[in-house]
Amino acid sequence: MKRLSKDDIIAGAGRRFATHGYHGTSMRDLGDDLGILGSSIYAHVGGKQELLVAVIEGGAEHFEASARAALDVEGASGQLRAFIKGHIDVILDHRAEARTYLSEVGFLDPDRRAIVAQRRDRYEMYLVEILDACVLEGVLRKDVDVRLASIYTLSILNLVDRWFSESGRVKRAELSEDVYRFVLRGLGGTP
Amino acid sequence: MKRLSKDDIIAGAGRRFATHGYHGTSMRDLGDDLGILGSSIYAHVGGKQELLVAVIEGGAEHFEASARAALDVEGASGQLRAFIKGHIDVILDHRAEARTYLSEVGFLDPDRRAIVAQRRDRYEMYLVEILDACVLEGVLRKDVDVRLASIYTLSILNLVDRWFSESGRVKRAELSEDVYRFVLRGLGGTP
DNA sequence: CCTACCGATCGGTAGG
DNA sequence: CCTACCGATCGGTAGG
Repeated sequence: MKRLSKDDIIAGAGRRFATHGYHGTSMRDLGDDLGILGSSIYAHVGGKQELLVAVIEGGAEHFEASARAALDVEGASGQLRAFIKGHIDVILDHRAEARTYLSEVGFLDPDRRAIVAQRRDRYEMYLVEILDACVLEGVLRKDVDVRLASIYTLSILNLVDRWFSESGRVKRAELSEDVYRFVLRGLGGTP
Repeated sequence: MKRLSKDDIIAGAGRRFATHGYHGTSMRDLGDDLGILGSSIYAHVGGKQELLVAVIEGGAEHFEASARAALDVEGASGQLRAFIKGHIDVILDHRAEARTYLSEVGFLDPDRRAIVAQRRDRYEMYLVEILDACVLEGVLRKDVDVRLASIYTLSILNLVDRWFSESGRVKRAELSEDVYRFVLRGLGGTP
């Protein structure tokens, strides 16, 4: 039973927020999970909202790192494939952070929420750019509505953790490939 | 300022739950929205959890009615199209109920949550059957993983209210058509 | 549907 | 990180 670090507290908060929601989590709940008192959490962080901010910004960084890596891949269709695989990997490797990032943004204080919204828009723009490049390279139909396509793709990706099980019939790598094929075909490409 | 009906209370609860979440909503908040005291709500309903149940079951019924109507359409691809259009219409015509149904199920008491989960599975099975029929009629590729396909489709549909605006660039009917084409092509069909 | 409340729990603090 | 609290708010009730 060694002392907890600030990161331990944030990780614990992420798990609770992901399963019970921000407003469904009390500082005492959180303390119970961590084996300390609720009031002891204030030795590490300023308050509950600060924990939400830390969890969500951690989630945002994972997604952004993944998108940057995807842009380094050669060829537009390879980038699309890497973007999809990267997003799924982030969601499944950081389920709690990712779920909180995706579901609890609305409970951020208005200022912080606006900043996170901007970061999400920027992330979506990465995908839009990749799809644009796919159209340009002739991988996708010229009449594709790239904005809608990016929303469809992110919708599929963002809900993956709600149903996917690592021990299920479909393996993670197969899922990434299948989503890639589905999106590519959906936009008029041939894998 | 006439007296409120039970349905008024449930509708108000739906709106609050959809925007602030179940745990982010107090009975006093709800009363404020309705112009009465929080404690006055207990004249109409047994408690907060009962309101959540009512909103969510109302949402479930809308989706199920839409699915049944889709199954009445002639031809598998027509059914798929009707299912998609119907789902989008339910979401946009009953935003608060639908959003609560989709996001707050986890806060239902365990027994009720299990029942709702069953209803959701049944709804998904409607789509699986339609997709199976599409494969059988040769509208879709024979090697399609219909389970995954239904999940992808519902993922796109379930997040529509998060970004769609009635006053936006894309109109509702266009969206339904575009999603239909995207899904059909994604599964190897040609619209 | 309001008045007047209840015990429980909330986020958070002072001091160690 | 605990002890010992604080005022505020929570879901809910009795009685009208």
